[in-house]
Amino acid sequence: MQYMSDADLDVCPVCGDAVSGYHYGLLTCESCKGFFKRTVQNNKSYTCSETQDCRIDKTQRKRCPFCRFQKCLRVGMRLEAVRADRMRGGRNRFGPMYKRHRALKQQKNALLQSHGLKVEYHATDVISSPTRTPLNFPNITTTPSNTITSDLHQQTHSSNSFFQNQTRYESPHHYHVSPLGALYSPIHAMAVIGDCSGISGQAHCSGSFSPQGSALPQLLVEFLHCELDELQVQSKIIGRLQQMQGEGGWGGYGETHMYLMVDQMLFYIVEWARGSVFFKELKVSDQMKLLHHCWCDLLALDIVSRQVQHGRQGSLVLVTGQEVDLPALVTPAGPLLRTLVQKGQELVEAFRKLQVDRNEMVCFKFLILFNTDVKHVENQSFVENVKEQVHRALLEYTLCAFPQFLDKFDQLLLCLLDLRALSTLAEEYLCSKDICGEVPCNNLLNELLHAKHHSV
DNA sequence: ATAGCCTTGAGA
DNA sequence: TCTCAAGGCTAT
Repeated sequence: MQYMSDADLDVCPVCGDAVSGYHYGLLTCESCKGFFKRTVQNNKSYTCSETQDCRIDKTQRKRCPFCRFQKCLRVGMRLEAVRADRMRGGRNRFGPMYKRHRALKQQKNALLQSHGLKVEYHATDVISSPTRTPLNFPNITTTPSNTITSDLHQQTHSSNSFFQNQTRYESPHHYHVSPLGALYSPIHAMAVIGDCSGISGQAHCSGSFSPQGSALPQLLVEFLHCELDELQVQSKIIGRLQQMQGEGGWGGYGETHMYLMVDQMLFYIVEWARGSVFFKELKVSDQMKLLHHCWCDLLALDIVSRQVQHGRQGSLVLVTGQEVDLPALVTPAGPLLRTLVQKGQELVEAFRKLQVDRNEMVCFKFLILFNTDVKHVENQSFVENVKEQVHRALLEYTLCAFPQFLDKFDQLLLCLLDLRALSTLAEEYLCSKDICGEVPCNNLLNELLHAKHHSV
């Protein structure tokens, strides 16, 4: 295989063995190529003696041809590339596709290197490959007691703490088998990406071919699975706010209402983090340190992304769906709030101009959460590792989904810096307010505001 | 049946 | 002429 230069580092998406070149639509190993050819040429039919979800790896690939063939199809091997006339040599119609995929890979690797990221086999191997375990999963011990408690939320959500009662995977091998099976799932990717208007020229939009690089990175699929249901969160927050207004007599839509709402938003931000892939593997103490550091960034991103998605010029869309007139909000406000609103509007515009999509927003959340600048985190290497994986997945996604927009990744990272600046401003604003005087002291907003200033 | 190596031949 | 992804061959 002297001619393999860019593929020799890859692993077969079916079994994890070394790739020998492009075969039937994508980079696979020699044995899966042969297996696929035999199966199609001889019109074989197999049956599975288990539950049709056998794990296929290098050592077990012979065990269940049924599941192996299913996996071949799932990762995108093309039946039509097996020639009915058995003609040898020459080229088929996939040739140009292979070439494009090669160029894309090269481009990706160059960009990865320029960003100081290691060039890996696949951006998504880390989750699915049975042959490698680049992620250092911490050994989870019994959950220590938390310090974040809130009577308000205890009552509301019948949990005595945000960080207790987490169910965790004890096995460090949990992620070796992806819940979705394949390294890439073009079908799933299509469903998530939706229409193809923003992905001009992409192979998987033509409906004819899906080389592995053009589907949604598996990591992103995992992230999307962690998302909370937006409408459900909205209705829960509306319900809780109505309940509190009834109880405490905080009527109207003044500042108090805003703080209560922010408090509720924070509750769901913490809930999202707690249930999220990677984060839930961390020790509670590390989870707290990370959240204490980034809650306001996440809050700012949540607000900004809502404006990008639903907002109109001159108004602020709240998590409850209500619209607030911005001039009415700003006119009586102090200079800090005015700046905050102005910077926020600028960021919303920047996001719109960049056409930041939902997938990229989700990556942002994980980049914010897994901040390597947070001090005294016990499992720092884990945080670094996750951050690098998110970077890689985001880069891969932007290159595949927006090939005409080569520096989108860089632009996105710059946006993230602006978001952090906005968040700092927002936190400053919140600190300047006597929130305790406005709302009951026992709230998450207060807790997080104080936690940051008492720690370090 | 599997999988590593060999041969073929259209297109760059 | 060279490349490299098809199909073919064969020991295990």
